[in-house]
Amino acid sequence: MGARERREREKVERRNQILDAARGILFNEGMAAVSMNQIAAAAELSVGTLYLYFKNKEELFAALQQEGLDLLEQMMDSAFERSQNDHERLELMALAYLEFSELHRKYFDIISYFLTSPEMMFPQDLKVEIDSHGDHVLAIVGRALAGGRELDAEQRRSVRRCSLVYWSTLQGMLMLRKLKETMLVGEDFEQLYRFGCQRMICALEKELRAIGIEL
Amino acid sequence: MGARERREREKVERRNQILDAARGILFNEGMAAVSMNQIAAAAELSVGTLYLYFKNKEELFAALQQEGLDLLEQMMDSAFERSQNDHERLELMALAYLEFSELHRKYFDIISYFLTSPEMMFPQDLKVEIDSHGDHVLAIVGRALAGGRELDAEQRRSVRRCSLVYWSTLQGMLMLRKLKETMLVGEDFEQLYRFGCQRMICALEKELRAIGIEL
Amino acid sequence: MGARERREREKVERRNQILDAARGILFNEGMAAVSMNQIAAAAELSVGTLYLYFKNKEELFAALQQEGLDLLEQMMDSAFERSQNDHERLELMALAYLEFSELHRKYFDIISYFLTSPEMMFPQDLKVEIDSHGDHVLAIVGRALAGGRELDAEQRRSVRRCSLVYWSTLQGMLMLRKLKETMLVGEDFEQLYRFGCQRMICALEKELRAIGIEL
Amino acid sequence: MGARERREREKVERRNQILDAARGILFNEGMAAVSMNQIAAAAELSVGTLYLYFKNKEELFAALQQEGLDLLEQMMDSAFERSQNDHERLELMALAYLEFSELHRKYFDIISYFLTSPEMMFPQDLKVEIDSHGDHVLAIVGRALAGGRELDAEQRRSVRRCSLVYWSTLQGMLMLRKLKETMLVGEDFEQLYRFGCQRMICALEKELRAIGIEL
DNA sequence: AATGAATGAGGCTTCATTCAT
DNA sequence: TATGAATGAAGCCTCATTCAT
Repeated sequence: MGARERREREKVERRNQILDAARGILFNEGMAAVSMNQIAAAAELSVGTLYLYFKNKEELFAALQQEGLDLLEQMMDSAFERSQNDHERLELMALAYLEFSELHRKYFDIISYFLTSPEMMFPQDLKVEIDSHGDHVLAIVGRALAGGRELDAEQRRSVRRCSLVYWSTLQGMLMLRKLKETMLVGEDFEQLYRFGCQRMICALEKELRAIGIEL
Repeated sequence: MGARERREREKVERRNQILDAARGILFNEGMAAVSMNQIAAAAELSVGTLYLYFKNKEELFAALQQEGLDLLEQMMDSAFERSQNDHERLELMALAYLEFSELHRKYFDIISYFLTSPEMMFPQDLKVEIDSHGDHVLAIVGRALAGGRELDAEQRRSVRRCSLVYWSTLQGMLMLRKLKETMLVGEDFEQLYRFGCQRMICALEKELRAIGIEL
Repeated sequence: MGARERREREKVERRNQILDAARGILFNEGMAAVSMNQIAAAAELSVGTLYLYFKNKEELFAALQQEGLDLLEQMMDSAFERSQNDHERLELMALAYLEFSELHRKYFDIISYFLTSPEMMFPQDLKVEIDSHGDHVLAIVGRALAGGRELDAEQRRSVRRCSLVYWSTLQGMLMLRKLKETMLVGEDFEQLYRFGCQRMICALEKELRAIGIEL
Repeated sequence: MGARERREREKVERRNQILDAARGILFNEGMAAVSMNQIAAAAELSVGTLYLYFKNKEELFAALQQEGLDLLEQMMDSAFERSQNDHERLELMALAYLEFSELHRKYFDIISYFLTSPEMMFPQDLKVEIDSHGDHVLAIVGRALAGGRELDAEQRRSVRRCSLVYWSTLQGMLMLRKLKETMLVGEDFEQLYRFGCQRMICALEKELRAIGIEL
């Protein structure tokens, strides 16, 4: 019987309806403006219903962050596919992250926010869930670094570390943009970003070469 | 007459009394717990008094951030002095930042928080004030990169950019620690951090060498 | 099903419960004493609930003013019905306003207050709402002046203007009472009021006669 | 010795300095914005000093109201002098009040405010003081009505009452202006005002004629 | 499954006034 | 006479969450 399926489908729809509303407010009015009541109103649902689909506000936000990470993953994946060689791959990825941070600024903000904000510590289970999405992103970086080669355990560890370093460099530099109008006055941000990425890419290339991965 | 001076001194003390209280709560209970009422209670002052010393909550928080930046500046300065050569200097600085982020975790959190949080946007004048403190930190990095040499305008620009890149790399990697229990499982964070710094140092050294600055 | 209806009814009741409380405080303790917290306490509701029924303090006050205007409307209507002829009608109305200002002094105060107070400016939409109630009152005056006749457009305009003038005269004189103990010492206020009304009635009668309305 | 005189003079100056500041804020930012601290700041004096010159906020405001009444008195006086005959005199006075309410809107607001606001009841002594200023204004109206004649006691009483009625009519009508954008839409306020005044003048003329005062 | 009224603590900020200097 | 730091109650309003329906 289709009733069950329909029920299932409606549930997913409802959930999206809520996320749509939350995203809408978040993007239009900023983080501080997002209250459960507002989301409910925007979603044309009752407050109570929100709590049927999300245990609390945190979970709802976490879902948004996951959306963001998924979006980022897509963009990086596409950058991965578009590129001709390993070196370019890494560069295009950096640019993809830059583009993401510009095009989907709010998503980037959410990601950064949860990465920094000391109190918005998700409960353990949520963190795991979120980080699995983060892992996907990292995995792409790793694939770019590995360049399709078969790796032994040692090499995989190295690649993993390089991925982490690379990603955090990007993240750190993108956060600089907040200072565009003060500490960065007189600098071309994009140029600076590209410069930093390239330096790091070179450094990591050397590193990888040392363990037998030639990009 | 000393009356006037005493008054002045007391005013400074009172201000510190408030900041002490705010810091205390912030460090014990986390960012979300810091409310003006709480601070007043902790400082054993009336709420109104707080507003004699800080125009609003934002300014109070900004003062805390400046404290943090100043503390960081000291630690980096000390690292600067302790080190034997340019290369070591940069490494010790990275370690100083790491140490700062461990020893003065909350201060690090504040700095990161304000660097990321999209809503806690300070009004322009405050930002300028804060960033002047950030500039101090950056200047130390710059001095380490310049290695005491006289620089021409072109070189100064390069050094400035390298400082920015170096600092943001450190910042980005330190923020990784948040993921220690998820994405970083199985990694030794400190080792990873050192690794990343060194890679970036090498890269920047090469860069500087290209413009005639030999570390 | 009655559940929905009951809900609706309860909502109206709750709203009245709040207005009752507000009115009570207003009448017992004066305008300055009416705070949202006080109202909530008096209504035995939580503050938050108040905001479910009134967007803010202004709207709540506006509702009170409307109550007042409605009450006044009733009293004037009744005066209208009680009177034998057009001339008496206008006089009884003036007396009705006087009586209103004595019997429901606080309501009169509210009306006057919002009519004068430069800051308690309601937002446009509220003003319109309020004034529609004021229009009712004015319409009664207009009916009294028209004396049941069919009027052409020109006459209607004239009647409207006379109504406005008449009403504002009454209002102006009633406000005099505030000066009872200073500038009005030695005067019989009611007599003075009646005197003023009559003078104005005569004047307006003549005016209306000139445009073919014979009272 | 002049020291005493100088002291006296300075005292008056200081007082004016305070009133200037208060007036300035009142006019620029509206009634609600005037706080003692603000006044002190604007006057470049300390808060404490304000309380040396005015017992409390009420007294300070009362002084402003008196200023307003004095200003009004001047304007009406000038209207009085300018006019050719008794009838015109009364009309010019009404226009003077209208002009006052437009030119010195804030003063008009203060006057109206204190005339209406139920809580801003001045303590008895202040009221007397204020009303003596009001009496001046009323006296001018009275003089206009009397037309320079010698009056017996009975006539004086009548004139006094007519003055009160006339003034309150003006006041009542001027307050209408608040409704300009709602209940008065489509009306020319000034025309309406003139119309009302003239009607009242005619009515009062007849009244005065009855007691032997021919305007 | 869905509703939505109710909660009430807590948020930030202002203010008239006092009083020790 | 003048100062101005200090008070602290009170102001308005928001919010995540619950629970009876």
